[in-house]
Amino acid sequence: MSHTYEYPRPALTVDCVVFGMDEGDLKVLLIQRGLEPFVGKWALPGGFVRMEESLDEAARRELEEEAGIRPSHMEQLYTFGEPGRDPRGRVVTVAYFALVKLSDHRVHASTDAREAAWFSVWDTPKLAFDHAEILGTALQRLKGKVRYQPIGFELLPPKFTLTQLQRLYEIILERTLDKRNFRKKILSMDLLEELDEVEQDVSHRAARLYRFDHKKYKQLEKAGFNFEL
Amino acid sequence: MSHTYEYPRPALTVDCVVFGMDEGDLKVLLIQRGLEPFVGKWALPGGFVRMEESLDEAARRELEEEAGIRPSHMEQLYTFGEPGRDPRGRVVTVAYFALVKLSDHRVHASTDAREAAWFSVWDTPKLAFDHAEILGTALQRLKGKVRYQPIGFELLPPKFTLTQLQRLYEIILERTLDKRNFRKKILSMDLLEELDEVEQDVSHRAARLYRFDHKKYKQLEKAGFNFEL
DNA sequence: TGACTTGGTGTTCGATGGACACTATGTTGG
DNA sequence: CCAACATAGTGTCCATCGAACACCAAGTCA
Repeated sequence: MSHTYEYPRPALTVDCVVFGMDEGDLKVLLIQRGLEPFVGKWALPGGFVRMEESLDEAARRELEEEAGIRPSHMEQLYTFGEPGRDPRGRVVTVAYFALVKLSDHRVHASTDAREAAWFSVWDTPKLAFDHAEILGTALQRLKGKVRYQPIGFELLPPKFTLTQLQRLYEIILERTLDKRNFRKKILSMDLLEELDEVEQDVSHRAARLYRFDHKKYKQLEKAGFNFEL
Repeated sequence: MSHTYEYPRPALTVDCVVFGMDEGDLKVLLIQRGLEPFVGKWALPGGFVRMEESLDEAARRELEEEAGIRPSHMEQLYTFGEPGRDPRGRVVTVAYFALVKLSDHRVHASTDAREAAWFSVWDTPKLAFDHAEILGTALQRLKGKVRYQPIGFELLPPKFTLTQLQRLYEIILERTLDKRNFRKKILSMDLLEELDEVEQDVSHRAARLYRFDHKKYKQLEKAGFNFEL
């Protein structure tokens, strides 16, 4: 069955930039393409938007289908619609930005027929379409947003050490932070729950574990509090 | 002539939220619809994206066509694609956010057949489609961005007084600012050129005029300077 | 010329951000 | 068991910034 319109229409897709943090490395999820164009090339996961689903739903569905992933944070990033960006014709893509806890997703490397894999964001293969530009935009967004919203926690396991948290910020912001100042600041916000547990299986003094208190954050946010680091 | 595709496609439009500042009131440009659906209702200017133009181009074209306006600042805002947002069927719209100097655009009220007019953003008529939501998103964006990027100047005439500038910020941020602190801060950035001119036609002491120095801002920006108010 | 209207100007104080170094605790290997 | 190692954890000082705050100056108008 085919569909006919009075005027030509661009095709509409979603593409997702999914970030994960892997022990000192910021990773992005890529899919090896199984179809033309760019067969065999790596690309962002994504696909066509269906008529009955919202854009957000489309993005979630594609991630689930192509990589078995359900991100803990997802937001719309930007819409890319340059006429020449897809060799098949006019394709406009709504890009999404997502964060996952890699601890939840290490297993599923390739659920679908296509290969899915995590790459260091600083060292990706050449990407299909304009996906390198989309990735760049997503990195900018991550860098800009991580300081004003507590989204960094979505990249860590539920229980984490302050050093892990600091490393995360250092990696994303691409600069070193002072340990004492960092701890002072983050603890003074009163958003971290100090647990009665410490790291396991480390060959040195174990660090205390903390948990991010989502509830408390929502409360403080309503009261006009602004996260800032 | 008609166009046929194997799979159904949403229609793609752009819609523009254009802000202007009118002596103590923040205005938004609206168009009275001449066609179904929502004939006679007010809506954001916008229309269908053509196959050979980029999204940005489409937004600029529609503004030019429907209101004879060429904004001094324009950026993509957000893409709205809920399946039910347009009664004609699936229509996805890429919303844009634009600022104009009303001093340049007071004349053209209705270039096209349709009526175009400026409304106070705090007191608009009921809008067609989900345009009220889009306007709300644009207002949030304006509020958030005006503090970190010198876009407020795009709403003022090229020469302005410090009081005008302060009023602008007060209106957008919806709070009063301290005169001395405001002036200290903005002047210390060294982005305003103090002119040898004063206001005309006021029935009290005339205020000095200033001009925003775009060149200097670009330089400072490259050097790592961050505008913040 | 006096009343009115808006323009224009500095200081103080508390809070915040950045620089900076040492002791504590647990592990490992000889 | 103890010495070496690795990372955890902690406080002070100073410069800067933001917030609060009030009066004189200049021009207009009746």
